[in-house]
Amino acid sequence: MTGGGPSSANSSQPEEVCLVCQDISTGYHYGVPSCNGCKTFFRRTIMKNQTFTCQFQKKCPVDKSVRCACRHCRFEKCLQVGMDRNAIQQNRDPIGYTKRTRRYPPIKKIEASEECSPNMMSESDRNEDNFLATLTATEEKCKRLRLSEYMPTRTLIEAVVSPCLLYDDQFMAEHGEPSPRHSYKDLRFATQVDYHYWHERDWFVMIEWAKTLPVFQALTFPDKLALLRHSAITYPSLVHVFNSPDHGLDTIVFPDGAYFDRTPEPTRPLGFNKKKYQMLDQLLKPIRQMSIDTTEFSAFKAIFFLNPDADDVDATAKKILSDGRSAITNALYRYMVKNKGAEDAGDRFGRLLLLGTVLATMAVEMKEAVLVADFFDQIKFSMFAKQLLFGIKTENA
Amino acid sequence: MTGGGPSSANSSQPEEVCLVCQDISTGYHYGVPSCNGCKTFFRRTIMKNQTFTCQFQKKCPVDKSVRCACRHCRFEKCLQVGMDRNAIQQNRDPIGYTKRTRRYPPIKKIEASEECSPNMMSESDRNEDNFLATLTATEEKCKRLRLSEYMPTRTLIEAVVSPCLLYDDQFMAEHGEPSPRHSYKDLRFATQVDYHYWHERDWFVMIEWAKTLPVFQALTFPDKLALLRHSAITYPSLVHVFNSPDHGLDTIVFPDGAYFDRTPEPTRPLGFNKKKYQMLDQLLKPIRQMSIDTTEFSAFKAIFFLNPDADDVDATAKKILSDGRSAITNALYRYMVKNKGAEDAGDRFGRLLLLGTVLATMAVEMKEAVLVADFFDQIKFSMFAKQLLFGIKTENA
DNA sequence: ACCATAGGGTCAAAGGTCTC
DNA sequence: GGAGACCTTTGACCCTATGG
Repeated sequence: MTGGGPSSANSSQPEEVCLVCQDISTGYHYGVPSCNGCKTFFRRTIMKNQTFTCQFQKKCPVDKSVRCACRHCRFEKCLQVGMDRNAIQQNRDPIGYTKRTRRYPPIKKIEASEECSPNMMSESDRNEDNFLATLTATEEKCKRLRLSEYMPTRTLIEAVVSPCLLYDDQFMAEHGEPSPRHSYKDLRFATQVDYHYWHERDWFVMIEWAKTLPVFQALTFPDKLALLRHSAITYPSLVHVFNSPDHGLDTIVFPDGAYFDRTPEPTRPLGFNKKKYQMLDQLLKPIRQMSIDTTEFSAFKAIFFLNPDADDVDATAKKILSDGRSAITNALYRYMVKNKGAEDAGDRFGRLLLLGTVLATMAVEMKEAVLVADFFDQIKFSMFAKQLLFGIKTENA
Repeated sequence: MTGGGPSSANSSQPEEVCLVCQDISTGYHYGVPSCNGCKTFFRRTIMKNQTFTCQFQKKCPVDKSVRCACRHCRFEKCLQVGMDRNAIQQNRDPIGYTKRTRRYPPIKKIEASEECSPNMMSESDRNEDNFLATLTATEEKCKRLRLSEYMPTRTLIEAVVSPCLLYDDQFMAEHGEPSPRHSYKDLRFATQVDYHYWHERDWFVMIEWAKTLPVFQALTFPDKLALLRHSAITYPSLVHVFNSPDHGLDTIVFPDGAYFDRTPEPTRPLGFNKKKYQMLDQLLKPIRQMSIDTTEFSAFKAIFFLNPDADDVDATAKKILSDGRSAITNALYRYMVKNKGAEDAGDRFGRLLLLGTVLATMAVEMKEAVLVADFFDQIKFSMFAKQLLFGIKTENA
C-alpha cells in the first residue's frame, strides 16, 4: 500500500525535512516527505472529513513552531505540497490489531533525587549544572556568613591560604547565625564608618567564597591575589546591590539599616557620588527589573570574578580562567533556558552579561590605589584591607 | 507528547499525587505528575508571562487546601518540582465551542481587519532581523569607504549633522573605490603617522556609520557627541582588529601594510604597549578563534556603541539606548541560533558579549584626554579629531 | 522469505472552553 | 479576572500490510 513517492535511494537532504512544516521528516507519507505530526494531521482531517476556517487571510505561515496555529492553512499546505488524499484508506480491515502494549518505563521515580532526563545532556554539561547548584548553595552560605558576627583578624596571605570556612560545618554551626547587630528597624543615613564596615565584611566573605571555586583553587598564589584585587571594588558593590532590602530604586540598604541614596554628599571625594549613581542606575535598577535570582547572581558573580583579562594575571592562568568562565557561562545559559524559557533566555542572558561592562568600568575607575584611598576618605583600613587594596608589600602604608 | 506515564489502574501510589499540591494527579504535565489545577495554573502563568510577589517570606505552604493562597509560592513550587516551561507550546488554532451550552454567538469574524498572521515571530522580531541585515550591509559599505581615498576636512559638528555619505549612492559610486594607497605588498612597522592616519580615517567612517543607526538618529546632539566620544578609542580598535589581514595572532595589519605586534616600543608612553597587548590578547585572539562573521561583528559594534552607561548621556537617551541595544542583542542572538545552531549559540553569544568588558576597560583607561594625548605622543590632530577627543569647545587646543 | 517503507491506531499530554 | 473540571487535538510510538 505504498504511497507512490520516489524513495530515491540516493536521498541526501531534501527528503529529510517535512515539506509542510520543515520539521524532521519520518519518511514519505501520502506521497510527500513529512513529519509524524503532519502525517497524522492530514489523515485525521481526511478521515473525519473536517473543514477549517482561517481566522486571518489564509496566508498563515506553517512551520514546526506554528504549525498548530491555523489548521486551515496547515491543511492547505499539506495539499499544496502534494499530499494525496487518495492515499488515505478509509476503511482498513481491522484484522489483527493488538492493543498497544505498554512499553514505557512504568515509573519515573521522582524520588528524592531530582530532575533531568539523562538523555541528550553531555557529561560535562551535567557537571556544569551541578556546579551551578553548588554555586547557589555556596551563595546561601555566604549570605549567612555575611550576616554573622564573625570577623577574623588576619593578613591577606593567611586569609587566602587558610581552609575555607564556608565548608567547615562545625564553624558554620557555631558562627553561622545572624548577628542582632545586622538587622534593623529604622533606616539611617550611612556614614563613612558604615561603608568601611561593610566593605571589610564583604572582602572577608569574598575570599572565603573565592576559595570554594575550583578554578580559583587551581591558580598560583600571585594569580589569586591578582583576581582578588581586581574584584576588590566590584565584588562588594555587587553584593550590596543584590542583597539590599527593597526600599525603592534609589536606595541601597545595608543589613544593619545604614543606607545611601541619591543625596549628594559634597564633602566626599568626587568619585564617591559618581559611584553611588553607577550602583543605583547601572546595577540596582537592571538587577531589580530583571528579578535576578540567587542562582543567576551567583553565576554572574563568578563569571566576572574569574576574569582572564584582569591585570597581572599570568598567561597560563588566563587559559584556566577563560575555560572556567566559559563553563559557568554555559551553565547559566542553560539554566535560563530551562527556567525562564527559551524565548526569553537570549534577552535575559544578554542583559545580564552586558552588566559586566558596568563592572569593568567600575573596576578600572577605582583601580588606582590613590583613588581607592581617596574614595574612602583615607579612612583607616585593616591590615587585611590595605594588603588587598594596595598590595602585599605595603605593610607600612 | 511522548507517553511515559503509567496509566496502569492499579499503579502503586507515588504517581497518583500532584507533586505541587498533593491533590490527585491527572497524569504527567510538563514533566511532573500533577493535578489539573496546577497544570492549568502553570500554563496560564507562563503564557501570560505573569510575575507574582509573595506577601510573606516566600515560604508559603502549597497543598490542595491552600494552593491558591500564594501564587508566587505556588509557581515557585511548580518550578521546584521540575515543571518544564519549555513544554509549553505556542497558541493553537481555536478549537471551537465544546458542547457545554454555548453562551455567546459564534462570531469571531476578525475579517479583513489587517495583516496579523499568527506567526510566532512578532512584528518587532522581524523588524529586528531586518535591521541586522541592514547593519551588515552598512558594514560592507563602511569597509569600502574606509579603503577609499576620500577624506573630508570638516568640523565634528559638520560631520554629525551632515547627511550620511554611506547611503548617498552617487557619492559611493564616485568615491567608493579602494585607493591604491590602501593596499600593500610588504609589511612595514607602523609609525606614529600610521596610527594617526588610520585613527582619523576610522573616526570619519565611525560617524558616517553612526548616522545610519536609527537609535542614534533619535538622540539629541549632545547625546550623539557623548556616544561618539565614548567610542573614540574602542571603535577604531575594533575595526583594526576585525579587518586586519591574518598575519598571525600577534600582528595587527592596517590596509596599507603598516603593522604592529608585540615588539615593545620603549619610547612610547606607558599606556601604548599595554593597549597593544590588550588588542592582541583580549580582542584579536578571541575574535579570530571564534571566526566572527561580518553580521556578528556589525551587531557587536552597535551593541557596544549604543552604550546607555556612557558618560554624559542624558536620562531619556539612556532609555532609548537601552531599548535599542536590547533589540540588536536579541537579533544577534536569533541570528546565532539560526546560523550556528541552538547548541552553540549560548556559548558563542556569551563569549561575544563578554568581549564588551574588554572594550569597557579600554574605554575607561583611555578616557582622560591627557591619556589620549599622551598615547598619541601629542601628535598633531586634525581639528575634527581634537573636537572628538577633547570636546567641541577646545578649538584652540 | 526477508525487510524497509508507509499505511493506520493508540493514548499521554498538550491546549482550549466555560462555569463558578 | 482567576481557578479548574472537562473537553478536543496533537504527535511519538506502536503495529502491520505491501512490494521490491
